[in-house]
Order: sequence, then C-alpha cells, then structure tokens
Amino acid sequence: MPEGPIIVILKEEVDALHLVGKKVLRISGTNTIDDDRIIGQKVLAIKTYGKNFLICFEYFTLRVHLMMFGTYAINQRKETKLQLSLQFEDAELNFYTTSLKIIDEDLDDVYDWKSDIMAEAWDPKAALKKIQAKPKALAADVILDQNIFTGAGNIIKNEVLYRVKIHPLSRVGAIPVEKLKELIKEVRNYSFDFLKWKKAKVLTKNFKIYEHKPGDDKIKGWVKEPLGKGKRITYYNPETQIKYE
DNA sequence: GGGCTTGTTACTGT
DNA sequence: TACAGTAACAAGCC
Repeated sequence: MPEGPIIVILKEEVDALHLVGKKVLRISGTNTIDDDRIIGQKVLAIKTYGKNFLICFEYFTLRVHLMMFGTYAINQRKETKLQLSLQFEDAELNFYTTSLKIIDEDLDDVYDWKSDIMAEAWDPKAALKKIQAKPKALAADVILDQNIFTGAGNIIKNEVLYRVKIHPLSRVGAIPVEKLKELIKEVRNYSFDFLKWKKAKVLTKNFKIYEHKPGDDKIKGWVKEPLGKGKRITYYNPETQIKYE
C-alpha cells in the first residue's frame, strides 16, 4: 500500500491521536525488534521520509516501511498476522507485513530531507543535479531512484512520464534541461494529486495510463512492458511519449 | 489456483 | 572491485 503520499496519510491519521509526549505501554506482535527498548519510551515526534514512517523516541527512531504489501490499522485490528502493535494509554497502532528497523543515528545524518518529494524541504535543484550526474540512466529508473525522488513509486513513475510525454526508455542525459525540470516538477505535482485523490478515494479513477486495460481504448497504441533495472511494469504510449536517446 | 503487484535487499556472476 | 542482474520475501486480489 505504499508510495510517499500514502505514508503522509498514515502520518496525518497518527497525528490525530496526539501521541507526542505519550509513552508506549505495551508491545505485541511477531516482530523481532527489542521490545524492552521501546516500552516506556515517550514519543517525541512522528515523521515521514518518502515511504518511511518514523516514530521518534529520545534516543532512537523506529522506522516502519510498508514495502509492497504492508498495511496498518489504528485502534482496530485485522484478521491477518499482527506484526507490530504499539499500545498507548488510549490508542493502538498496528502494523502488518512491514519492514521494521531501529535507527540509532540522528535522522538528519541519515536522511536527506531535500529529496523527499512530499517534504517542505523538497529541492528540485538537488534532484536535477543528481539526475545530471548519471546521464546514462533511464527515465523510468531515475524516478524510482529513492536517492533522487524519495517516496516515488511505480504508479508515480508511470503517470508522470505519461503527463510530461517522456518515453520511459529515454536516457536522461539526452533530455533537454528544461524538459528535465518539467519532469522533476511533475513528480512533485502528481504526488500531491495522488495524495488528494487517495484521500477522496478516487485515485484509481484518475489513472491516465497506469493499469490501462485492453478494451479501455482511450489511448491508442498504449503498451505495458517490464522495463528498466527492476523490470517494473511500465505503461506508456509510444505515440505521444518522446524517446530521447 | 496461478499469476500478478503501489518495494527493497542480499546475493550471484562477470 | 564494482556493477548489473536475479532471487527472495511478503499478502491479497482476480
């Protein structure tokens, strides 16, 4: 269930519980993290970094990553195997199928907030620099690169490339700088559309190319292919998306 | 029931 | 040694 905007929604829901200053009273679940370190700790802040959900305590941070199939439930439980339950005096946070990690370092030393597509600190100039440093990379791979666009995922990749009319197999070094800037801007723009639409439960309705299906012939000549490093499914329209190479 | 998928990491081999 | 490529892992939907 991830991609940056969804983690922002998770944070908003957790913020509504006003956990800052509250202590973790109990922990349960199948996780292998050290319960004793967390029990009794006071929450200092709730943050997000791309697809990472962060619960900050005094001496460390608990990082929750939902990976591909992770889910959560607030003040209720699901049928499936409970991985981590953090219980507070009057609230409960439950996570399923996540990747958990304790971060001992200062977050500012570990994360570059400027690369988080959802963050206030987002800096398009930094993204441009990083892209220009790897001219041979493909447009499809660059958007998924978490060091450049922290929080972008496969949906964002497909929709953004379609919007800016760039072929996924374009070499970024061949894309004119102004066009690259447009791409970078649109990653941010679309992510906020994603956030808005997800909240209104109309995200999938607004997919322009992602999950395009046969018979759904609004886009003539569209294709679906596994492309790029991770061979992630890519939907695109070779007739309108220009291949820079 | 097999084949997919909003993701990442640890291996492998060149 | 660095890198690209692959396997592995997870759960739920069709």
